[in-house]
Amino acid sequence: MSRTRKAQRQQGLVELLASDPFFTDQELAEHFQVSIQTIRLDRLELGLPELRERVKHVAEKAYGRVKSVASSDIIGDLIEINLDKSGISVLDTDTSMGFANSNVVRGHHIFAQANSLAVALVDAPLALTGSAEIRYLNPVKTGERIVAKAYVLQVQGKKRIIRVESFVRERQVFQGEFILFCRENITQG
Amino acid sequence: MSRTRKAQRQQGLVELLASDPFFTDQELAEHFQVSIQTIRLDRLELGLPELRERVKHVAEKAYGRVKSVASSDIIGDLIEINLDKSGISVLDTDTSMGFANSNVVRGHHIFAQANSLAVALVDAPLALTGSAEIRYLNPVKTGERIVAKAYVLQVQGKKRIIRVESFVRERQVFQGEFILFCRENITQG
DNA sequence: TTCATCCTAGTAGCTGCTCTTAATAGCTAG
DNA sequence: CTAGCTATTAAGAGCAGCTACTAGGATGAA
Repeated sequence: MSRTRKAQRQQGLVELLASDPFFTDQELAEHFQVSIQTIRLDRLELGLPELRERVKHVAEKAYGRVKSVASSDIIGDLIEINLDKSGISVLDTDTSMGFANSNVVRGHHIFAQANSLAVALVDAPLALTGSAEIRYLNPVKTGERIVAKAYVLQVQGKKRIIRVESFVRERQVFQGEFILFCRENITQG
Repeated sequence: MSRTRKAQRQQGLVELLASDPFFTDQELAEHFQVSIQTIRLDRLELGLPELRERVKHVAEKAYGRVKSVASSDIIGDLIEINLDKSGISVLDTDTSMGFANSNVVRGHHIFAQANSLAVALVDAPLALTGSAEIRYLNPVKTGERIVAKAYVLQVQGKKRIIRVESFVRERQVFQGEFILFCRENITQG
């Protein structure tokens, strides 16, 4: 009974905030007939940000502040690079990279960091991604710092196979294997 | 002289906040090289609301317009959606999405469009990408319009398998298979 | 000199949180 | 029956970004 109640309330909470982000914890507590603490626990479990963050996110979107995906060549900061061997980049996430109604970072930002690190690793004027197999292992919350490590596994002429693993502290959040091609035999970057 | 300074500052303040409402008093004080108190007096005299109120107003305005679909979470424009079935989105690329030294669109933009379309397809308040297998089939040049088509292949409880194919005119440029999870069993979005 | 204006400073209090620790009730498996 | 678990509530410290108020120093004009 009680686990049903909790699950129902949490689902209701997600839907309610998705439909209207302007509720305070106080109002939510009254709506669901529980204490403020319970609402805060729920938000914590569900990764739902506080009122001010939700409002800010809506406003930032309206203002076009949200980065769809940054336009610089490298997403994140390159802190180490060994051309055709290995490299590390760091990406500090922020609320603009999360979903509107939760503080979980959207996957394509994590992908973008990994992909651009892989591309940067290749010792060629132009490298393009041919294909990739990726896996998201753990959610990343906005504000967390993602460290991506990349290793070149194989070099075959114009083709490179690169493995990227991304971490938040000790927790692995992403892994991917990218197949890149250099120069003219373009597929995509 | 000093009345000029004050008048100038206040005019600058109004203009600055009109162009970007996201400054704190602290930041404004630094910008105008005065104390926080002066900024607060200025805001008081000019009837300018505090940061949180400004942000809230922007959010409330924006909220009236968008609402129905959380479509601004989508990279590209959603032009058709059939929840849990299929959807189409369009992304107009521009030079900011290309590599610095070539007019080829960077892969993560294409991925972002496909990924966010897949997420939007799922009929749940929160869906996250678990893994994906993707392939870049042809390069996209900056300025080209990418049309992404997505189909839900499988629904298994909280799991969805979604196929996305992206085209520039008749030319297919991308394909991907995404495995998404709804709500709690979070991996990544 | 005196006075008003401008600016700075400090304090108290507010809202809506976060983070931490702890206590309580109810259920469940050994 | 008891130990351990989950769900809930509570209490306290602290924070950001304010409002509102009081007070004092600096500057320029009369």
